Amino acid sequence: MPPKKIASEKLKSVKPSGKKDESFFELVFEVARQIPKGRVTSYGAIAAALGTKLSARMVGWAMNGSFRVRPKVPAHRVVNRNGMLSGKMHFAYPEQMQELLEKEGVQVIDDKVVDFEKRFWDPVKELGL
DNA sequence: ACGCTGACTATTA
DNA sequence: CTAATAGCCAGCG
Repeated sequence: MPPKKIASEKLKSVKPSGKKDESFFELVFEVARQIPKGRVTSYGAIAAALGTKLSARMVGWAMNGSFRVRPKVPAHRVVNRNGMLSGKMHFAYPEQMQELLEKEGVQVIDDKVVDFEKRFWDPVKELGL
């Protein structure tokens, strides 16, 4: 079955020139793009960087739209607080997320990031917020 | 327009 | 230790 497209997203993907979209999603995308290669972060960390750590869920939801945004957002570098690839099932293929991480030097075993605490990249700290 | 769901997290039992 | 619950906010039916 072909991927189900969300009409709303399609319309939003096209933004008029001169109009800056400062939606919560855009902020998430920006932070996510700052994640260095070989590093990972958590939804809560990004949410905290935006000042809405209580809305970690929205970060995950925003990632859902990351694929339609250009440049592409490394959503595979964003995992949950436990270091588990909770969002792998939302990729084109569940194995894609792990594959990308391993390709960047991040070991992934049993859908979990190895040495997650070491690989953890804190946007709040790195961005100096 | 109302209600449910969800790629999370922290707290309580 | 693990399991269940509440809080958060935007999108879809």
